Amino acid sequence: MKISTKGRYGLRAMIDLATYGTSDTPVYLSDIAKRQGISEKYLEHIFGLLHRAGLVKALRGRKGGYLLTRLADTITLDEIITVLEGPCSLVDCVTDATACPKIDTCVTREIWSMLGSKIEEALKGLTLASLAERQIQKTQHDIPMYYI
Amino acid sequence: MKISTKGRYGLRAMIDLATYGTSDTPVYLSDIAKRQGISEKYLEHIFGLLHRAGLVKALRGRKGGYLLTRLADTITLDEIITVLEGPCSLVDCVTDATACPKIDTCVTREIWSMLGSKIEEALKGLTLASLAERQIQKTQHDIPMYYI
DNA sequence: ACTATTCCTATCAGATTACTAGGAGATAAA
DNA sequence: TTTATCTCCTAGTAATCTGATAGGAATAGT
Repeated sequence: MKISTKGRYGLRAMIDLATYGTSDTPVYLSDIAKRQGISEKYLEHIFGLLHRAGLVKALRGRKGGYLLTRLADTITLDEIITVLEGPCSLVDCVTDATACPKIDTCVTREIWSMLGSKIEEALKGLTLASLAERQIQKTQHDIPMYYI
Repeated sequence: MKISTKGRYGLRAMIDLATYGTSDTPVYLSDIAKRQGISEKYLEHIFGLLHRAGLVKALRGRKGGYLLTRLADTITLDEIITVLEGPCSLVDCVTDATACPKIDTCVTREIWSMLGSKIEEALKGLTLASLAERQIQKTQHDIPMYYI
């Protein structure tokens, strides 16, 4: 039950984009990669996912780059993580009723379902803007989590 | 972010053990495997983990089998899942401070840490006994016709 | 002794992960 | 128009993880 690099790198890249990009000036993928210490080629692949999911806009050619399609305070972490890690269902039978024949009598399915909902709910309550803001504050002074 | 078969099978096996075993009569691994529709050989491996973690006792030889080391209402799901899936930390840097140099300024780490704690908290609030109980109630509503 | 059980190690095919390589297409600046 | 940067796309690949399977040793009741 681990988050892969796709999810970890992707989230950091999105925060980077929210921090360094504006609504009209795109950010180079190479700059994000450098700042975040991620392989450029690999990050390219991750941005492919984010792009196809409609979370970022891409401008090709010279002076191109990426920018957010929406304002950072309307993008939740749930959207980002779902794109990069798949739906928050911890087991397939929660989203796919045909995955197991014992669906209506299985008590573990209820547990996984409940747990998945909790994660989803927590992620829906966090916006990209709040993280970017906190990241800026954090690099200045170290503020405890509960001030978010 | 998925639970593997080790976690899924293992939890179901523990519920089975809590349901069919008593404090002195062990349950055959083969019976659990049959009831739960799991490969016997694979389940053997899973019980190895549970055994080494001290969650189940093993009786070798004829009339042997497995039983819980403690009462089912003192065993939380958190213990079981931790043994089978590893600690609930979604990323390594939460438990291992040397995993990343940006630890004290990284805002995503706080998110993963918070999320992991939520999962852990939820799993700690559920006992094996409560699940076994619920499983029994759930199957009673679904008794085949020929038993009436 | 015989049989039924747990226990242990080793093996293995297939899937996934985390990249890397190379080039095609787009666009602004020269 | 050419060139220098950019994104975009497909393919490949080594390492690791998953989900088993195989065979036999240890143990204990009959």
